[in-house]
Amino acid sequence: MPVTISDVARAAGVSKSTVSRVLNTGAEVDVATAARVREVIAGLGYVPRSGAVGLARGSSRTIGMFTPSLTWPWMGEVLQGVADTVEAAGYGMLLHTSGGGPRSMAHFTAQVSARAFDGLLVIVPEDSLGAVTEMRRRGMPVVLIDDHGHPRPGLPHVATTNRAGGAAAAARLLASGRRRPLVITGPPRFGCVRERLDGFASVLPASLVLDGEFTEETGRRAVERALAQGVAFDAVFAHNDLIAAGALRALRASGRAVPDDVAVVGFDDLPMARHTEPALTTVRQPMREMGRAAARLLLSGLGGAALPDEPLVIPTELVVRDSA
Amino acid sequence: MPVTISDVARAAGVSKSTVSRVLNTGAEVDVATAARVREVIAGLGYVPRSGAVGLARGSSRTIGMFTPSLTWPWMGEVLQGVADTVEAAGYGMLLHTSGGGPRSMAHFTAQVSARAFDGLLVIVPEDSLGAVTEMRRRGMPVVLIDDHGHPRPGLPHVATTNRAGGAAAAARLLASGRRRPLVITGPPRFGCVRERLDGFASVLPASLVLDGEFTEETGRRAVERALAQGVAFDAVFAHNDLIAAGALRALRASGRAVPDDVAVVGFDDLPMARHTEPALTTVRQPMREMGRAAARLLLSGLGGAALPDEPLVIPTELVVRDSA
DNA sequence: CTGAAAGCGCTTACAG
DNA sequence: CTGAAAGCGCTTACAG
Repeated sequence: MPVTISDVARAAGVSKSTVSRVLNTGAEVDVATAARVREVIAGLGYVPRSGAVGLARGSSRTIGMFTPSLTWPWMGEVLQGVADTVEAAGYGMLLHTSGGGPRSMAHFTAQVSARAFDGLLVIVPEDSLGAVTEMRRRGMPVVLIDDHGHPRPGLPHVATTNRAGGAAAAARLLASGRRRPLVITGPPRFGCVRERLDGFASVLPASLVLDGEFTEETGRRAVERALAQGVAFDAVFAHNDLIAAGALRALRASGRAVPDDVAVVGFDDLPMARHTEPALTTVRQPMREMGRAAARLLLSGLGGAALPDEPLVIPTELVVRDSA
Repeated sequence: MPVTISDVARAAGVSKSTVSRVLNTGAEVDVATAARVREVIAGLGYVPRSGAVGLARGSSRTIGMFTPSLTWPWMGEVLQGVADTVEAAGYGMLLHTSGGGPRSMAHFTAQVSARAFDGLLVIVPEDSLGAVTEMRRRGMPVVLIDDHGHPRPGLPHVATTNRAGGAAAAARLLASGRRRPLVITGPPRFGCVRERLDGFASVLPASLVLDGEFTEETGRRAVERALAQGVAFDAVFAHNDLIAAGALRALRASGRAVPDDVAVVGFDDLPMARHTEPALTTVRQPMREMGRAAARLLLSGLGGAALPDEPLVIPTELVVRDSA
């Protein structure tokens, strides 16, 4: 039922080779013949079966995207950046999650072996780095999107400036006269936590550092604890916006005015950062740009370019709103 | 370099047919032979090339997912529901956006014609319904995920209970003694807006209905206007959580206490609903469940089942927090 | 139970 | 400039 290259060839009175040529190379075909073939193609609405093309050419014009979760607040931004870039290049994007546990991981590895895609984009998962390294070793082009600031020797990746971001937050607080910041971080095992901490401390020494998860609850609890302990602080640097939102809530509950009594700076610039009370000043992570850059890098690799050993770094940016 | 079915056949001393049989049907193969073949497969780490299998079988074991945007707040939930279901069935998921304008739309239609996937899941886009209908007419199995409450004759789709959701919001307000609700809606052209309005009015007549976009600004402006006009209201029913967030902000700015002076109910149950001040009571849209149901429906269709004409409806649920 | 052969729908040297 | 043929890596009747 669906029209094939043979139908086109027959209708145009040429061979399949010729149809294929006008479809692909374009050159080395008589102008008049090519025009006729193109007419037939348009008339019949012929589109080559991507599976057949892939088999014949040995590539699928598809990239894989592998992510631990699709529901993280900034994931949509990354995906949009990747999708835009990949689609503009005429590639498809096969999406996978590791969220389903070992079973989904197995399904994914099988797809890799099945060469369902030409290259792979990975949001660094905490646990599957080994599997990813192995895929790369077997010849699958891989680019990581690193949100955790871990060194990835031998794996091309795009990262952001966690250190500079921390420093920018500190500079902002310093400029408004703050001297005793409370810093609330995510899990210390993450490289990004250490980098943000370092950058911050290089500008403004922290009065107190509390760590926890990247959650609102961590922010609320940390502020409550600091308050209960009688720690004096005039600012909060939260390692992400959820923590910042929790901190804001605890501060308001305790009657502190933001930013007058305590200034607050977050990290990420999630959409919700506009809607906190007051609107959150935060260090923007360029997630969409990182997605775009990673996709571009991978596509250039598929095009034959050597993938760089150095991480591609997209800078953070301080977004000033009302909380600091 | 990558191992093929011929390599396996040679190593096991059987024909490709036999290898294929143990891989697929499993039956009609001598137990000992099958065991030997399986050993070789494991030893060589053989995985059939999905492109070749697809070509030979005429199907790709992949579904397409088409969405207007990846950055909508609830999109991650839908995608996660789809991904979980599809992966569990051993299918891949090819993701496309129409966000890139006519160009990305063209790229997508081409993929459809290229039979890059066996079936299609679509988040109803405002403008591309025609294209989708056409794809269906040409034999592509399609299931819509309808967030806008439009009737879709002839297109299988999953929807939610906008009407019942509106009624539940009204019932909640009524139960706490509210009698003069301000209703702030999204664009009236959307079916969901009318349904939510209907459901609400069937329980509690609105004092005033203002429409706008599904944005925080609409919520803020609407409340400010109502206040400026001196309209008396003791409750707000916002047609989504962003509008509700804007309403909360404007109420606070005007010194109204929530819920004491004015109770507020939203719609969606975005993650941010937990973080508003006070935490938002809202009507939950079951986006992940809708994604799951749509995927299941499509997969059963690919399995040969007839796709239902009736929409598959997943109910909303009132989530009670502090704002009402 | 098993193999040889044809076929899926393309691309790409190889001849001419 | 163009066509016949082989090949991409599988599956699946068809014989036996």
